[in-house]
Amino acid sequence: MKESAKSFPPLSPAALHILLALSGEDRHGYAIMQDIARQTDGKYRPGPGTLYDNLEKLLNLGMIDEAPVRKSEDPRRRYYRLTRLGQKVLAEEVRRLEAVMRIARENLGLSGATKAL
Amino acid sequence: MKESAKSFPPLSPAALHILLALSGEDRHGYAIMQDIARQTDGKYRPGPGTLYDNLEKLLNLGMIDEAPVRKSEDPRRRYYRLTRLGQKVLAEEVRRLEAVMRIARENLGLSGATKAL
DNA sequence: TTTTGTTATATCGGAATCCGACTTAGTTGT
DNA sequence: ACAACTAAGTCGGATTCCGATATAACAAAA
Repeated sequence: MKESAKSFPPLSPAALHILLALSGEDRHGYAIMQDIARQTDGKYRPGPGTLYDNLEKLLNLGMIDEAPVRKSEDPRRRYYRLTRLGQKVLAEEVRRLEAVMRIARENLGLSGATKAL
Repeated sequence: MKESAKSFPPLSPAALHILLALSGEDRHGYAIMQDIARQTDGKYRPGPGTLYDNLEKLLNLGMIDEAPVRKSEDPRRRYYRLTRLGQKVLAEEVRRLEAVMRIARENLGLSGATKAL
């Protein structure tokens, strides 16, 4: 396995949002769910099944890591953090999506930020 | 179907790229595959299985439509086009993703090469 | 203290999706 | 006739999605 962060298939919406939630700060599972809902203004609310399937997959791929437990906090919490690989993959995906957004804008004729129906 | 384009779950990468390919002009299946490869610089190459599963799904959801056959062209070709619903959903998804990109940029500290002004 | 509500992790299994190998066949060029 | 490319489509195993459900610690009120 020579996983050099190159040419991963596109991230699924769930994986993208999880990495994104962790790009701000280390978070535990429950907080990730809340953060995704917050980031998408409640439009996307993955359930626990999706969350843990994806956490396991991202752990196996080495994109995230378990972060040390914080004392004086609820001991149930299990924190996750982005690895360097995870940061790289996320950054690449963001760049890729921005190129896609540019094409979409041209084709759809959307402009700046001023379109409200 | 009373789905009014509101609060669809996020589009899968495949569905997003298919809608995007059709947002430029009507295309037949084979051309869609080529266009996705072109748009992503060869980074994403969905196979026929993914393509036709998604075309069927998008047809059922009313996001795309079959376009009339063009005479004087290869008669095997079956063209698809975006419906108004498809345009709306795609435009919404683009806006949603752009909000996500903004957050990602902040969190990752990527230099903003994307200036539309 | 008991109860209620929230936080938090985790599993299960059916449904949906992904995806390449394969099939069939028309078109083009030699 | 042949080969290469174009084009649509099928198939089935693997993967992913995702809500219902389970379990339990914590918080605050009753």
